[in-house]
Amino acid sequence: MARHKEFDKIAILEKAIGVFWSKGFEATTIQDLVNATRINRGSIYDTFGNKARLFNLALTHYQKATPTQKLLNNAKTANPRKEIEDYFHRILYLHGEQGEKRGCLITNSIAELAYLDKKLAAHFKIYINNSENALYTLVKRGQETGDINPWRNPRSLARSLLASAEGLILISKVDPGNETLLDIANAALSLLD
Amino acid sequence: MARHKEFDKIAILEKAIGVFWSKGFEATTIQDLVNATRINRGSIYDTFGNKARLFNLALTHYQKATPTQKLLNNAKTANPRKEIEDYFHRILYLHGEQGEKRGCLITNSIAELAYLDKKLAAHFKIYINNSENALYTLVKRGQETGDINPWRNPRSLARSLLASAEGLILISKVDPGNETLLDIANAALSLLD
DNA sequence: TTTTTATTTGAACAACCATTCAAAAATGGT
DNA sequence: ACCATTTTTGAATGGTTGTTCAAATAAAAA
Repeated sequence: MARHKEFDKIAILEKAIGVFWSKGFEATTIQDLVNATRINRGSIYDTFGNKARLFNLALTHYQKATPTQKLLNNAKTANPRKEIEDYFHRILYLHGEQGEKRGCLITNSIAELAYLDKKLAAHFKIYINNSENALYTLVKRGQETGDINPWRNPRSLARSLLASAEGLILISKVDPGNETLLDIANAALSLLD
Repeated sequence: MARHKEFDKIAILEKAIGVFWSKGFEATTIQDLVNATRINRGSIYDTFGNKARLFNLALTHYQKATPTQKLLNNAKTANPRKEIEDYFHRILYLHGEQGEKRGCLITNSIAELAYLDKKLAAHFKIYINNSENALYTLVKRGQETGDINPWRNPRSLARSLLASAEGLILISKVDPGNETLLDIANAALSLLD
């Protein structure tokens, strides 16, 4: 055997995520990644392949810690109404005044890359479909228990909840007040009544 | 006096808009703009300054022909409920299956640039505020005539309508079916009842 | 027709881009 | 201590980036 890596792949990946998140894919240079990760250019290429592959890995890793991922994990078991409310509250916490002004890496990337990169577009489509389906499962379950208005079409409701969440995240980037974001979340949640 | 320009500034600007719209600001190169406009690099710089200035002019010109601009123009005079419905129908027409899959240049640019460019961020904030205010004016007027549910807070309602529109445009980039976009629009409009 | 002024042109610029690679350094097993 | 193997390193690659500029061109005014 021989030498092993001096750095933690995941820790480096998370620093790379920070750069892509702030600057987007195109505006991020390898030099930016070198500066942020404090490892050599060669090591980046040796470990992650190239910029596009590193970005893919960053996206996939980022995804694991999003409010959406929690939604996917809990869709079949959690209290439906509370889980949807928590979903919006987590988004509000992340993108409100005290939180990030960088938006969401995935939302940003859809806007930047979905039209240009077919492979990424397919990835994003799955992400959006999964999100919609998790919300659908929750809505459906909530309608069965009577916690959610049973007269609304559950598929339509899931779709509009997701759109509100995405719109909220986008609008959070222009740094409106917290009340604005809260209004959006509350209006979306009012569809459950 | 002397020679006058051989090309139409506006026509060139509209070709530039097409490139920025498809590729985003960072991914667009001057060469892309040369190819699309068919005028010389030097002429681009002579006429529009530089890439950033051209992008600003493109954004401003693009804005004049958006569903949002029509909203601003008609907010004080049009039938309130119909105007809001038309706003969503125009968005559906532009971003539905038969329309663009590039999203909206402004929405794309907010996602790409709002966090990095403070000047642009200020521009986007005004754009979002104006949109919200136009919707607010319409909601308020609709509530007075009884066409729109008077029990909802008009400011909150305006904000959530705008968020739904932005979310719809973002989601349109992953190319969902038309029913998905229609569901989102209808759910937003159901808040008027 | 000649002069004057603006536009058009294509080449050139330095800086920066993503990526590669051979040499140096470091470590685990023998 | 030595060897095998991998990581680390820093320099170098060729291509592309945004931008500039002087010369050539064209047209309105004299």
